[in-house]
Amino acid sequence: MSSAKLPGRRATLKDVAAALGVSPATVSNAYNRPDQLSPALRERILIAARELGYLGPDPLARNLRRGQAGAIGVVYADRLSYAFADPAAALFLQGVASATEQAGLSLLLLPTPDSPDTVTSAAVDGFVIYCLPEGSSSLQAALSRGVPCVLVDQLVSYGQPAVYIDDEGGAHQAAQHLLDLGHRTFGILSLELQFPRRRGRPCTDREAGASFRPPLERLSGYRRAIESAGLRWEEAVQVLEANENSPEEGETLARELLSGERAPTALLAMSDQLALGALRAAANLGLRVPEDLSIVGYDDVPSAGALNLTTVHQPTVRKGRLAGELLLAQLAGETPAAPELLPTELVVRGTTAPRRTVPTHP
Amino acid sequence: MSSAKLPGRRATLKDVAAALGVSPATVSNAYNRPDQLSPALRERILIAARELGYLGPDPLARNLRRGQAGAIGVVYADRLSYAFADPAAALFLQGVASATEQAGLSLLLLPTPDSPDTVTSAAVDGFVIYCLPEGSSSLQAALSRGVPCVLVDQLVSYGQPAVYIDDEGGAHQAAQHLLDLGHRTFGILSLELQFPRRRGRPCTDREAGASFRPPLERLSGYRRAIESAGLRWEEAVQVLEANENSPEEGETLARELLSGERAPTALLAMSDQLALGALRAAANLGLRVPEDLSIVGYDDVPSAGALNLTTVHQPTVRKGRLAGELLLAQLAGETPAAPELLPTELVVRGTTAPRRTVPTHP
DNA sequence: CTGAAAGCGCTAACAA
DNA sequence: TTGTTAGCGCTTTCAG
Repeated sequence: MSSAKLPGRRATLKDVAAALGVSPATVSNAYNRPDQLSPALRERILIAARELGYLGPDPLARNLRRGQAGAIGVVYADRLSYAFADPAAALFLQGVASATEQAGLSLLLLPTPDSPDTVTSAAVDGFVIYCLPEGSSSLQAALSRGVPCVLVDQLVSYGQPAVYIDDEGGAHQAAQHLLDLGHRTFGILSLELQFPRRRGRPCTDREAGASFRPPLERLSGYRRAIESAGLRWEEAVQVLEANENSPEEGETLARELLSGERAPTALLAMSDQLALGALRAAANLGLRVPEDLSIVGYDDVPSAGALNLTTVHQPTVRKGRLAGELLLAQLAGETPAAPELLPTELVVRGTTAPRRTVPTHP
Repeated sequence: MSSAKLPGRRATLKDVAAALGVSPATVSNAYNRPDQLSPALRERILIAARELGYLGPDPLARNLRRGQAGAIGVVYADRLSYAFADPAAALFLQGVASATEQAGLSLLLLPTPDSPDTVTSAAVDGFVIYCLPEGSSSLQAALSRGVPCVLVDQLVSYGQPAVYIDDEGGAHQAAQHLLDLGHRTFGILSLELQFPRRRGRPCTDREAGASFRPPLERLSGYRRAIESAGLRWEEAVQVLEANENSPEEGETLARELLSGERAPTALLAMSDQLALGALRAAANLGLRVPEDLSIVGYDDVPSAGALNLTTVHQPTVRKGRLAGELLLAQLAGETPAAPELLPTELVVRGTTAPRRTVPTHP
C-alpha cells in the first residue's frame, strides 16, 4: 500500500529487481520486450515498480546503452524563435518533420547558430544544416560530430549530401519578367550576404566574401537577366542589403530606395517578408502597386497568395522533406545520391505591371 | 602523421588518455574545463585526439553522467508537420523558443501525439504539453515521466503549472459583436471537440465528453452571448465540427452551412484557418463579405491582418513564452505561481458589418 | 522463461 | 596540476 520510496534518490530498475528478487534484465524486459516473460511476472514487476515509485527506464541511460538518440538535429542560421516567425523557415521545418515523423524520430531544434557547444553536445543521430553562414563554428561543429549530415542551401557541401534550390534561375525569371514589362531601373532588397550582418549597400568584396548561398545566387540571377538586356548593372540597379529578414526591415530599405533621387520603377525583393515591407513602404509613400511601382518577392509563402504578390515559388516543403529523407537514408546505411537541385518558378500575381510611361516634361 | 584509427569502433576518451599515458579525467578536462590543466598538456591532448579520430565527448554518455538532457520536450495535439502548417502553433512555438533559447536549451519536438513510447523515452528535462486530448496516453506518459511539466490550454491541470487563455471571454466578445450588428442567425465552425475526431454536427454528449479545452470554452462563450440576447440556441445557431484545422475544412463546412435552407447571416469560426476557408466558400457562393455575410475568426494570426479579418486576438507568442518560462522556473527549482489566464480581445476589421435587412416579400 | 556478466562513455569528487 | 575511483542506469548477449 505504502509507496516505499525509502532513499532520497529516485528508484532505479535495479531497485525494482532487488525488491522482487529478480534480475535487472527481467525488469528491463518487462518494459521493453513483454513477450520475453510471463504475463504474471510482468504484472508483478509493474506493480512493484509503481509502489517503489519507479518511473520506467531512464531515457538518458537507454540512449547511451543503445547508442542512439532517437532525434535528428536541426541547425538554423538564426535564433530558433526567429525560425518560427519566418514563414519560409516554418515551411522548411514542416517538410523535415514530415519525413522524420514517419520514422518516429523527434526533431531537436538547436537554440542558436552561434553556440557551437550546443551543437557539439546535442543528443542527435544526425543533422540537417540549414543556411548556416559558411565557415561558422556551428557548421564546423556539426560536420565534426561524425554523424550523418544533410546540407541545405549551403555554398559548400563538404562532401555531404545536399539539397539546393535553383535560386539563380528563379531570380533570373523574376528580373526577366520585369524587363519584359518595360522596367529599366531596379531596386534590389537583398538578404544578408555576409556574416556578420550589416545593413546598407554591399560593396563588391562583400559579395565576394558572401557567407550565404541563396542571396548570392539570386543576385547573380538578377544580374544575368539585366545585363543580358543590355543594361549596365551599376546604372540600372541599386542594391540594399537587409540585416534581418523581416517586413520591418523591408519597409525601411524600400523607403530608402523609393524616396531617393533615382527611384526605381520596380523592386526585386529576395523574400516575401521583405516584399511585404516594400508594399507597406509604397503605400506610405502614396505609390500605387502595380501602377506606379512593380514588386516581385521570393519564396511564395502562403501569405503571398493572400496579398496577391508576384513572387518566385520555391518548393520549400519539398526541400525540407527531401533533406529529411536524405538524412534518413544515411541513417539506414544507404549511400545517398548526388545533390539535388530543386526548381523555382515565377508566379505572376498582381504586384507587377508594365512600366508607366512618364512624361519627361510636364 | 597517420591517423591511427586502429580498431573498428570509434575512439573514446579513454583511448586518447591511454595513448598519451594520462588519465581519462584529464582528457575530459581538456574538453570541459580548459582552466583545469596546463595549456601545453591540453594542446597535446587535442592533437592526439585528432590523430586518433576522437571526435569529442559523446553527448549521450555525457547526458547520462550529468543527469540532464539539455532539451525541453514539446508535445502537441497533432502530427509535428502539422504544427508548422498551423500559424497559431508556430506562434506558440516561437514563444516557447524565445524562452528556452535564452537558457541555452534546445527544443525537442515529438513527432506525433499518439505514440506514448516516444514521450516515455524522450531525452528531455521537462515537457511543454500543448493541447493534448484529455486522457490521451501521451499526456499520461508525459505526466508520469517525473520531469517538470507545463500544461497549456488543457482542461485539467493535474496539479501542474498551467497557462490558459480566456477563451470563453474572447468568444463572448465575438458573438456579442455580431449580435450588436443585428445578426440573429449564426453558423459556428467548431474545432474538434472530442478525440477521436469526427466531422459533423456535434451532439450534446460530444460536448459533454469534450477532450479539448479551447473549443469547449469558445462554444460556451458564444452561447452565453447568444442566450443573453434572448435567443434560443437551438434555433439561432448551427454548429459544425471540423475534423481538422485547415482552410480546406473550413471551406467545406462553411459551404454546407451557407447553402442549406436556414443559411445564417454570420459565421463564428474557432480559428482563422477555418475563417479563411469560410471566406473562400463565401466567394464561391457569390456572397459578399461583409455585406451579405459577416465572419469572425479566432487567434489573430499574422495573415488575419492581411486578409482584413475580424477576429479574436489571443497573445499566442506570450502564451508560449510564459509556458517556457514556467518550465524554466521549475527547472531552476522555483515553486511556480498559480495558473495564468491570459486575456483575449476582439479585433474588428473588415469582415463584419450590420445585418442587411432583407425584404421579406419581393 | 529467467539470470549473470559486462560494459555503453563519460564526469565529478576527492586524493595526491 | 593531474590521477584514482566509482559509478550514472540501462540493455544485451549468452547460459541456464
